[in-house]
Amino acid sequence: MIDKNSPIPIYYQLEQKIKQLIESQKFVPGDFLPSERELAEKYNISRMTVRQAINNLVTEGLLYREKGKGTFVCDKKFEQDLSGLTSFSEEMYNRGLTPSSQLLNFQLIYGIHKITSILNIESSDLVYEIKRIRFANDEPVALETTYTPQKRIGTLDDDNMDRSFYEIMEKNRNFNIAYGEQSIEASLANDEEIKYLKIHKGDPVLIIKRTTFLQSGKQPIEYTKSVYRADKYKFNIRMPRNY
Amino acid sequence: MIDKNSPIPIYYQLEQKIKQLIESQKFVPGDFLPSERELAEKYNISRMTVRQAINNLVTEGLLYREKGKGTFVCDKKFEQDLSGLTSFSEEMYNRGLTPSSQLLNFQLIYGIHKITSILNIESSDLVYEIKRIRFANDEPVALETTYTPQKRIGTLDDDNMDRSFYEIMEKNRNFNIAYGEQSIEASLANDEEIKYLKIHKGDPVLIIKRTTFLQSGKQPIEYTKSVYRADKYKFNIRMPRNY
DNA sequence: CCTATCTAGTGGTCTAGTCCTTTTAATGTA
DNA sequence: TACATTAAAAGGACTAGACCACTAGATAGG
Repeated sequence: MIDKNSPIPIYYQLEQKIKQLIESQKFVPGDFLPSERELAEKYNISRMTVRQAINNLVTEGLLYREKGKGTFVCDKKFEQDLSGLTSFSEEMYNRGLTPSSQLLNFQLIYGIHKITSILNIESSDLVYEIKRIRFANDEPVALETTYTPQKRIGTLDDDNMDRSFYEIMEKNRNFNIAYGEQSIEASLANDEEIKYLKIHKGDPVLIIKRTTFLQSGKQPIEYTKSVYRADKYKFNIRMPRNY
Repeated sequence: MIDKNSPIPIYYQLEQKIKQLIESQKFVPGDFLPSERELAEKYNISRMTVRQAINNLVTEGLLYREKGKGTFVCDKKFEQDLSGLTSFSEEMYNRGLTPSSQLLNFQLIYGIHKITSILNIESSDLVYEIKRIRFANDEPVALETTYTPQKRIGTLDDDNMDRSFYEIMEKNRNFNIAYGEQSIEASLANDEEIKYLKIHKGDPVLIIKRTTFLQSGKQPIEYTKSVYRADKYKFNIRMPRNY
């Protein structure tokens, strides 16, 4: 069972044991584990040691706790590869997937320094903040927050936000998108991302920050921060050699 | 300082305190924190409570521990421009950093299906496999594995592998690199990456897979898989709109 | 001068408790 | 019946120790 004299730490032995039980379907997702006190007594070890083992599995995303209730088994990840680097909606259509959105937040804000400096506007200028969950075939793949200045984009409604933002800009407003500047980094999901993307603590995410510029002048028309599920997203880029 | 009667947990108060000290540059990256025992004595709390605070900051990627040495502050990210196809060495020079490499593996292989199909060669063709740790100012930032077919690149030595691969191709061989295809994805580090990049279990990494093509024809000249530390690396891309 | 050993200090692991808050269900009461 | 109270059980926070393994620098011996 558990060898207290082994050089392998007890908490690690317990971690492996619980992992095995999950893999062999002894513990089904949603099921709860024996309580920390039970496990401690059963294996004749300290509760703190049990907690260390469970903590690690929580960080790995296999388990989660609920105070007063117990410790539960998370359910499995599913995998799917996507690619591309244009607008989300376009890219999804190109791949034969159905894009959709859920609007979380749509409001006019102002005075946020980080945003006003990126968009190169006055701190008193009104900015639309649009936060959406992006779905591909009804599966959440990204959490997207867009900032666009009202004085450049005009008036927006909150009821056509499930359409492509680029489409709105190009077809409806006749804007010409010139280029975009993007940065890509990887991180671990925060609590909000975990919640909306239905992922787990410790899961990696890709963070893409994009500023889009119009042909007419060098004024940015929008700034978007997108957080993608790393298990579902992958970016492909083809680029020429610069000399 | 730390309010033991506050409803806010002590470990959380300590976390915030350490974060502040890092942000206000009281702790410089690379610096080590007071030892766990010192912190415990200073704030008159248990060492286990100190450990809980530090554990969380380690998970967040702000700190890392080294057994027998101490707890240290992580440093900020490097950035790489992906708007053109540049090599690691070039990119580091552009940023005023000193690139270096440590050769882990240099050998001729053949018959690996994944490689032969990417490079579009026969399964009997010999391929150089070059695995290197990449350093910027003596800090490991990436683990890179390059595959290049002998029949296209010619004979390579294992003693000039600390130089730029592109430099070898372009200056010494007079090859003309036309373009590259890259994919970017995020994942969690595996054991090998943890070991060589000096990172920790559960840390995110960026994986860039690149195939480089020559001007002469559409034959790939090399395929490289690079695994970057997500805490130190960030990619920037500027791209035109595709219609 | 070099090497082996010692030692102080670090994080790693572990114990056996205590007291707290939250959840849930059983119990009691109007 | 409906609602308040209570108690058991869960995880959360915390303590004051213990011993281990590893690191690095000081020290002693050849």
